Amino acid sequence: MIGSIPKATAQRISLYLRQAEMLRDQGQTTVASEQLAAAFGLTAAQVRKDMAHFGQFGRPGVGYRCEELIAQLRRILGTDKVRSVALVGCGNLGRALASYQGFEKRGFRIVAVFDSDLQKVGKQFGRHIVQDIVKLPFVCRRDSVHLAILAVPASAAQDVAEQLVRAGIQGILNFAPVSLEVPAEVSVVNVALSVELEQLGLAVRLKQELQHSKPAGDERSRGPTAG
Amino acid sequence: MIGSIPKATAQRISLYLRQAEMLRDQGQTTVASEQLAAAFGLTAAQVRKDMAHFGQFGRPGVGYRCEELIAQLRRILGTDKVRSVALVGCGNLGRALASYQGFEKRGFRIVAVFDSDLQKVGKQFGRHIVQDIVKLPFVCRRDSVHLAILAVPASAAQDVAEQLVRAGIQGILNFAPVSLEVPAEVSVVNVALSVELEQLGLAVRLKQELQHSKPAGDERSRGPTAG
DNA sequence: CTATGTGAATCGATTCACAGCC
DNA sequence: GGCTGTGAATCGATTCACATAG
Repeated sequence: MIGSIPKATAQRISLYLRQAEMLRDQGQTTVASEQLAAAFGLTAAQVRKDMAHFGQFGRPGVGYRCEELIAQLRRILGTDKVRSVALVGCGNLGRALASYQGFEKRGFRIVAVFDSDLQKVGKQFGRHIVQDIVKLPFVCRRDSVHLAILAVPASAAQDVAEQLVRAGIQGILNFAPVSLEVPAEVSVVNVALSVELEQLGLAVRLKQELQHSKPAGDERSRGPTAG
Repeated sequence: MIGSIPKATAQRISLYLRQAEMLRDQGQTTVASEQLAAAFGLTAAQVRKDMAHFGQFGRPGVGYRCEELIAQLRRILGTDKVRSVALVGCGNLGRALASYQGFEKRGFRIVAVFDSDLQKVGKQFGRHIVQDIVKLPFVCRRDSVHLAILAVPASAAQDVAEQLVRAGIQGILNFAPVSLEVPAEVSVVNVALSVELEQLGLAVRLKQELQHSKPAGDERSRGPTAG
């Protein structure tokens, strides 16, 4: 059912949702495929194909109703209900993530913060008190936590990931620059900050190489210009 | 020349580099396609195709020489020389990014930190002193800064991005959850933290849907299990 | 007349299978 | 024997073009 959504489409759902919410907040009640496409450097046809996978709720001559679209996309992402998340690792990055407002706004709630460093356990951390990581299984079961954010040093990442798995976590958002080895039934999404920066550097180089041949126009573009 | 590298391949270069460096540090002198593939959930054939784009320096019966591979990948990414980066925005996230060691390790050096909030200007910030954002054009030109990390609130992002463009920045790593509108000659890579979390949630849902049908084995996997 | 939904065509990326080299 | 490099085949995603609905 939602499993039939192509991978490429799935990766765009979040973008459509964000844009639809933005337009709704600006007072629009409907949005055309053309308009969604422009925001991310896609084509209108591509957007319509994607939408068709979610069921057909576009009105020819009008577009998609923002509210309907938002509700539908949230249902697919599973963020129509608030989901609990555990944060592991209280370094600089962990601190920033713990206080990041964006997660709450989009249906995720950090319900507990852990660290394996006993020096940090018991300390206040935003609105949380840092807990010993051995409490993880108990808390995850008690509070139905299925997702975890892993913000520990690379050297500790694999070990902590295994503790997360044993605690029953089903998905790990991994900020450590290592590839985690986990059982097949656990999902991992890697956010490698320096990889993103490398991709940016490469995109800049490629663009310059291109513009050596064809002299540039002056158009404005939007969306990831780096692929 | 490097422009002929397919998009999909380009996105894997950083991963190969990371893995090659890790294996080298563990004492390996060569690495086989099979081994690189396993680390990220790819196939060996795919890795070999990718490598072929970088020029043929694999040895049949042996594999790829780690040092050679690392040097080549760094050259393509442009991180064989250290590149200067400006950081704009000194909130929680900016603070974490400023002190993030991973950037330095991979050839990027944050040479200046800016904020538009005059309360913050002049304050110490890691090893940097926060500068007024109006100094940006001067500093970028003086220090040949072509890349910037944008870690300001969503409401300020577009405005600051335009200042970056006017200052001569060619690439923006954007942490604000908005799609920036920039001239075509400027590259943008978006890192949307809540989008990543949404993708993780979706991946978990999809995996469960699958496992309702086919009962699971006990294999271990690596690499992004979320596409 | 405007904008969706969709088959058909195109494009690109992955997988297969094997010849050639160490 | 082991592993690369690569054409051929397959698979998936994007683009095109148009019939259809409001």
